[in-house]
This record gives sequence, structure tokens and C-alpha cells, in this order.
Amino acid sequence: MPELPEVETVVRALAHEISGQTIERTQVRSAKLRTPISPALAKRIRGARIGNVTRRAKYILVGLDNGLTLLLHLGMSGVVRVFAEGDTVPPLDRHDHLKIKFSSGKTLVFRDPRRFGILALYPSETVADSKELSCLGPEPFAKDLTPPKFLQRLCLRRGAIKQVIMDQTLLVGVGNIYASEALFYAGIHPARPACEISAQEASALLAAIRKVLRAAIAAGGSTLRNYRRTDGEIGGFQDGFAVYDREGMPCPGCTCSLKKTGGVQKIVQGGRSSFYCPVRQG
DNA sequence: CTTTGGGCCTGGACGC
DNA sequence: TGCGTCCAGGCCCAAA
Repeated sequence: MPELPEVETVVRALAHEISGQTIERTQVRSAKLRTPISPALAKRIRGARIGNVTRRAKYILVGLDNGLTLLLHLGMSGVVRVFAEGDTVPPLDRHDHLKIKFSSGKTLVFRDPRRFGILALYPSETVADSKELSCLGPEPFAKDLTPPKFLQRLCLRRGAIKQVIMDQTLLVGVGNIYASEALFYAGIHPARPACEISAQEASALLAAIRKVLRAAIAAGGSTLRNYRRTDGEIGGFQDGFAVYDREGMPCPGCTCSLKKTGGVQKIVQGGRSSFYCPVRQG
């Protein structure tokens, strides 16, 4: 799933659904995600009560009252489902990696068919220093990430702006979809070298990133394939893409002759598809 | 230091 | 129907 809006949607749901719940039973099935799941994980979270559920970048942090924090990453295909007491919980699938039964009768299931996700346990005090979180850049909504600071970071990079804003050490949360969307709203071609972005453009780009992420969060994220909300429903933002996966189609409010411009263009950068409007992002 | 390309996995869509 | 190929929202790592 997973760019920031999808993770944020899951985190908000989990904060509501499992905070305060006590873990009664745990089951770890497939032990091999991107990194192996610690064999002791299931046992070490058993009996604990869930505290705060928060997000850092695209990671979900589930605080426990035993001093530990469960770190969860959804990779490309991770889904977290929460079933209420009385719901029919499907039998454990071969792609279900973690199942938690709460004393309230609720059940949480983490599924990740492609196994690019992460499931790890750290002391809450030092989780920020973990190898997963320690090298991350600023949150896009951080107050102290000002346009000048953003510009300063871009100035150091010669690579294409699209790939640079997807670099989680520069700024977290932006993935392949929202990178294309934000560049469209900022009117910047995805192949422009980051260091050639003007102060005005950097400011517009930061605003566009924030606008797109905010709108996607409000819509409950985007579902292309695997992503699901914790209740199993799909997101709503996939219907609002301006350019992503819209090759040959008009961009919003387009007045061009499609025959002339060809509509939204697709190029490949770093092995990933980028979409842009050749007129507005010339 | 940055940048690039390959690799990790499975499943679905498509063409023959 | 079946098979091969390509593609997919993320991230790490080795090599240049």
C-alpha cells in the first residue's frame, strides 16, 4: 500500500480501534518478511496493553505498556485489518504474518503477500534510533520544514526532482503516486534536476506536496491494488488523480487539443513510471 | 558524498 | 485454458 496518506489512514483507524486493548493471543505465521520476524516477537507482545498508535514516515508505531514499540511497515502490499467481536474472521491465509486476538474479542490481522513489509519490536525509548527510523528526513507537515529549508535540501542534489522528492532522507512520505501528483500541481517537469529548482518553484512544490497528501488523507488514501482500510474498504483518492496512471488522458481542466499534445505523458525514471502534463509541466 | 541499477516477493493483467 | 512476460504504491545495497 503505502505512501503517507494510506499509512496515516491506517494509523488513525488503529488509534481509534485498538488503543487501550489488551493483547491476549498472538500468532506469527510466515517468519520471513523483508527482514526476518524475531521468533520472540509473538511472546514479547502477549499480555501487553496498546498505548498510542502513531506514524513516522511510512512506518506505523504501536506503543505497548510493557516498554516496547511494535514497528510495522506495509511494504508494497501490506494490509492491516481489524475485526470487531462477532465478525467472521477468515481463516489464516498463507500471506497473513501476524494475528492478534484482544481480550475484548477484537482481532487484528497483518497480511503482506509480497513480503516487502517489516514487523519489528524495539524498546520505545530507542525506537527512534532504530535502523529503520534513524536516517529519515523531515515529515512533510513539519512546521520547521520551511520553503527555504526545502530549497536548501534540493540544492544539494543533481538528480531528477521526481526521484529526489521520493528519497526518504530528503523528505518522508512521498512515493511514486504522490510525487507525480505534486509535481503536476507545482507545474514542474519530473526530469528537472533538483538543484535547478528556483526558490519560487520549491515553495510551490512543498505546498503542492502538502496539498496532495492532505487531500488523499481526507479521502482515506488511494487503492490501486492491495491497499485496504482497516475495515476492508478501499480508499477514495484513486478517483482524484490528476496525472498518475492517466497516460494519454487530459489533465484536470485541460483545454488542449489532445491530438496535438497527446495528453498526459508517461516516462520511466529509475525504473518507476512518472506521469506529467507536457503543457503545464513543460 | 550522490546516483544508478539490480534485487527482494507474489499476483494480476495481458498477449499469444 | 495455459503459458510466458511485464508490471505494481517501497526500500536496501553494491558498484561507479
